[in-house]
Amino acid sequence: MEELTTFQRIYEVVKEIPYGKVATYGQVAALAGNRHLAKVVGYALHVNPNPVIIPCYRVVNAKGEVSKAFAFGGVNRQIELLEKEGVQFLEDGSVDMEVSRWAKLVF
DNA sequence: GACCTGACCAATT
DNA sequence: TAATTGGCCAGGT
Repeated sequence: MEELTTFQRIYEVVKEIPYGKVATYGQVAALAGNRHLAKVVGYALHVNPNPVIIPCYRVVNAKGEVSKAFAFGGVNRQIELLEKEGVQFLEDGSVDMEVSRWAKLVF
Protein backbone atom coordinates (compact mmCIF):
# COMPACT_ATOMS: atom_id res chain seq x y z
CA MET A 1 0.00 0.00 0.00
CA GLU A 2 2.64 2.44 1.06
CA GLU A 3 4.81 1.17 -1.74
CA LEU A 4 5.11 4.41 -3.60
CA THR A 5 6.83 3.99 -6.89
CA THR A 6 9.43 6.47 -8.04
CA PHE A 7 6.79 8.07 -10.20
CA GLN A 8 4.44 8.53 -7.27
CA ARG A 9 7.23 10.04 -5.22
CA ILE A 10 8.03 12.44 -8.03
CA TYR A 11 4.42 13.51 -8.23
CA GLU A 12 4.29 14.06 -4.48
CA VAL A 13 7.33 16.32 -4.66
CA VAL A 14 6.06 18.27 -7.64
CA LYS A 15 2.72 18.81 -5.94
CA GLU A 16 4.55 20.27 -2.96
CA ILE A 17 6.01 23.07 -5.04
CA PRO A 18 4.57 26.25 -3.47
CA TYR A 19 2.91 29.13 -5.26
CA GLY A 20 5.29 31.50 -6.97
CA LYS A 21 8.17 29.05 -6.86
CA VAL A 22 9.75 26.68 -9.32
CA ALA A 23 11.91 23.61 -8.97
CA THR A 24 14.42 21.97 -11.25
CA TYR A 25 14.21 18.42 -12.51
CA GLY A 26 17.35 17.58 -10.60
CA GLN A 27 15.98 19.02 -7.38
CA VAL A 28 12.72 17.14 -7.69
CA ALA A 29 14.66 14.01 -8.52
CA ALA A 30 16.89 14.49 -5.50
CA LEU A 31 13.88 14.97 -3.22
CA ALA A 32 12.26 11.93 -4.79
CA GLY A 33 15.22 9.79 -3.87
CA ASN A 34 18.04 10.08 -6.38
CA ARG A 35 19.24 12.98 -8.45
CA HIS A 36 19.75 10.54 -11.30
CA LEU A 37 16.01 10.34 -11.51
CA ALA A 38 16.00 13.66 -13.31
CA LYS A 39 15.33 11.89 -16.57
CA VAL A 40 12.54 9.96 -14.93
CA VAL A 41 11.08 13.22 -13.63
CA GLY A 42 10.88 14.50 -17.18
CA TYR A 43 9.22 11.32 -18.30
CA ALA A 44 6.89 11.30 -15.30
CA LEU A 45 5.69 14.76 -16.19
CA HIS A 46 5.48 13.71 -19.80
CA VAL A 47 2.89 11.08 -18.99
CA ASN A 48 1.41 13.57 -16.52
CA PRO A 49 -1.57 11.47 -15.34
CA ASN A 50 -3.02 14.36 -13.30
CA PRO A 51 -2.20 17.72 -14.87
CA VAL A 52 -4.65 19.30 -12.44
CA ILE A 53 -2.81 18.43 -9.26
CA ILE A 54 0.62 18.27 -10.83
CA PRO A 55 1.85 21.79 -11.72
CA CYS A 56 4.33 20.64 -14.33
CA TYR A 57 4.77 24.25 -15.34
CA ARG A 58 6.53 24.84 -12.05
CA VAL A 59 9.21 22.37 -13.03
CA VAL A 60 12.07 23.73 -15.10
CA ASN A 61 15.47 22.45 -16.13
CA ALA A 62 18.77 23.41 -14.54
CA LYS A 63 18.97 26.42 -16.86
CA GLY A 64 15.66 27.71 -15.63
CA GLU A 65 14.09 27.06 -19.01
CA VAL A 66 10.71 25.44 -19.28
CA SER A 67 10.15 22.35 -21.33
CA LYS A 68 9.65 22.87 -25.04
CA ALA A 69 7.25 19.99 -25.11
CA PHE A 70 4.85 21.63 -22.77
CA ALA A 71 1.46 19.95 -23.06
CA PHE A 72 -0.89 22.45 -21.49
CA GLY A 73 -1.54 24.80 -24.35
CA GLY A 74 1.80 26.36 -25.17
CA VAL A 75 5.12 27.12 -23.61
CA ASN A 76 4.30 30.82 -23.50
CA ARG A 77 1.22 29.94 -21.50
CA GLN A 78 3.39 28.22 -18.94
CA ILE A 79 5.71 31.18 -18.65
CA GLU A 80 2.79 33.54 -18.37
CA LEU A 81 1.21 31.53 -15.58
CA LEU A 82 4.48 31.52 -13.67
CA GLU A 83 4.90 35.23 -14.24
CA LYS A 84 1.43 35.87 -12.86
CA GLU A 85 2.34 33.86 -9.80
CA GLY A 86 5.22 36.14 -9.07
CA VAL A 87 8.03 34.14 -10.59
CA GLN A 88 10.71 36.41 -11.96
CA PHE A 89 12.11 35.85 -15.43
CA LEU A 90 15.39 36.90 -16.95
CA GLU A 91 15.85 38.66 -20.26
CA ASP A 92 16.83 35.30 -21.61
CA GLY A 93 13.28 34.09 -21.05
CA SER A 94 14.41 31.72 -18.34
CA VAL A 95 13.40 31.68 -14.70
CA ASP A 96 15.47 33.61 -12.20
CA MET A 97 16.61 30.59 -10.25
CA GLU A 98 18.36 32.81 -7.75
CA VAL A 99 15.02 34.15 -6.57
CA SER A 100 12.21 31.88 -7.66
CA ARG A 101 13.95 28.61 -7.00
CA TRP A 102 12.00 26.45 -4.58
CA ALA A 103 13.89 26.29 -1.30
CA LYS A 104 12.73 23.00 0.10
CA LEU A 105 13.61 22.72 3.74
CA VAL A 106 14.24 19.14 4.69
CA PHE A 107 14.35 18.02 8.30
C1' DG B 1 9.05 -10.84 -23.87
C1' DA B 2 12.99 -7.60 -24.92
C1' DC B 3 14.87 -3.35 -26.62
C1' DC B 4 14.66 1.61 -27.22
C1' DT B 5 13.28 6.17 -26.18
C1' DG B 6 12.23 10.12 -23.36
C1' DA B 7 10.41 17.27 -21.11
C1' DC B 8 17.49 15.82 -17.44
C1' DC B 9 21.74 16.75 -14.60
C1' DA B 10 26.42 16.48 -13.33
C1' DA B 11 31.03 14.62 -13.58
C1' DT B 12 34.64 13.27 -16.50
C1' DT B 13 37.78 13.28 -20.56
C1' DT C 1 36.27 25.04 -22.91
C1' DA C 2 33.20 21.81 -25.07
C1' DA C 3 31.39 17.33 -25.87
C1' DT C 4 30.29 12.83 -24.16
C1' DT C 5 28.69 9.30 -20.97
C1' DG C 6 26.55 7.45 -17.05
C1' DG C 7 22.43 6.80 -14.05
C1' DC C 8 17.41 5.93 -13.08
C1' DC C 9 12.10 4.33 -14.42
C1' DA C 10 8.15 3.24 -17.14
C1' DG C 11 5.74 2.83 -21.42
C1' DG C 12 5.51 1.75 -26.38
C1' DT C 13 6.74 -1.01 -30.45
